[in-house]
Amino acid sequence: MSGRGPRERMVFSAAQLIRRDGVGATGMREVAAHARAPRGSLQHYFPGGKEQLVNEAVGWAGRYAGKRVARFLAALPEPTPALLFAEMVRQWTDEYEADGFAGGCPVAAATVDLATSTDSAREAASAAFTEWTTAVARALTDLGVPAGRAGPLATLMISSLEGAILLARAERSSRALTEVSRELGPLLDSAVTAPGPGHAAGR
Amino acid sequence: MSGRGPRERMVFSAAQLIRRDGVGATGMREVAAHARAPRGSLQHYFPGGKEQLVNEAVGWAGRYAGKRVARFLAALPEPTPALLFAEMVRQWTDEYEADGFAGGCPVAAATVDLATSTDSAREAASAAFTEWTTAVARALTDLGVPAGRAGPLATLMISSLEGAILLARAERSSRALTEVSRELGPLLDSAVTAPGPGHAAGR
DNA sequence: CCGCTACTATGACGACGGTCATGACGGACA
DNA sequence: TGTCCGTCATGACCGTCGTCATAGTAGCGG
Repeated sequence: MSGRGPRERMVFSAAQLIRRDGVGATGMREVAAHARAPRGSLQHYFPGGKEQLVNEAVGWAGRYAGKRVARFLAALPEPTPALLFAEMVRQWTDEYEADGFAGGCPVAAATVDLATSTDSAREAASAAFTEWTTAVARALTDLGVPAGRAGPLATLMISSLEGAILLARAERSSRALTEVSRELGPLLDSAVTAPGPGHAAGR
Repeated sequence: MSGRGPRERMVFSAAQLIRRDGVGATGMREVAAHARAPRGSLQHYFPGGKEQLVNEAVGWAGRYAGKRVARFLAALPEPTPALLFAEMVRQWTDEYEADGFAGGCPVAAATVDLATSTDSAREAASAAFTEWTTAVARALTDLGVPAGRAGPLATLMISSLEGAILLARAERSSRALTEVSRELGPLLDSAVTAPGPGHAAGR
């Protein structure tokens, strides 16, 4: 777990702490201690200060989420959009049942704490979300979802997942996550063969 | 705007600042200044300190969101679940197009910054979400959604909305909000007459 | 041994936050 | 008038945080 260099470990630790405590409540000294890295390395590897560290952590999280999607797809014997989403959700329910509801999504945490940094934090979060979304959209098209619907459906999946994570953490229950997965499943699978949008009210 | 007493103004201002900057980045002095209230009133009205103030702000937000649902329903000439959700989304797109993407949901902000306070903050956020969810679920049943689906669908609506708010703020675009509304609409309306779950893969 | 570079170590500074202590104002009421 | 109490006003304390400055160590080519 965690890359070999101290630098990578610090980025990884930053992402972990941010996703648990938020950006503002995560201190640089804390990151160094968590990564078992010397405090002096902070200003050496991250001359841009906390902003740079947070941005790299967010970017790392986006890349991680994107890669994870492809791995989910490969692991499923008979992949469908609903099963992919169920797998994405399961990643969270598993963690919550194993380690408690301590952590959320680091990108979401960075988005909420926009005021702390300049626009660069927002851009990093936006890039992370787009990376994740395009990965999901690509997976959907691979599963037979028409190109026009893959993007919006990917956005819907990630939005629902992020929101359900919030609810789950607040109520300390995976209920929201499982319900969202169950309710969204049929809609996602119904988009595979359907040529146009929805069923009736296209608008 | 804002109640008459200084106390209510402070709770309201706290909610506004929290939803913009997050819990950690919002200072007590800042809240007092924003509410045009004397700093000395903080320790008088909120002897429980910041924790109490934040919890009351979160509770206020939950109550506000719940009432808002009923008002949306009443304002719609021919209400359907999809139209209700579209109205909930529109509240955010309108604000974002008018005032910029400055603010998010205060309850989400409080949920992300769990570490700052004890469990009471989490309970306040949970209560706020529950209040909001039950209001939406009640509206859905009024619109003809079977009792068994109203709760999960309400959770899905709020999850998607919260997540889309995150995406919208990150990319400074209402795209995610409108796409989620459009994609979720048919599913919501299809639940009105359908007795069982989804269309095919019930489980 | 020198100089150079990458990395580590540590202390200090300035700013800000939440909280507390203390006191002042201003009606209400006897 | 004197006293009480809700409200407001400030200044101080103490901790933490991000950042900077400075110095130390380790390895290496010359």
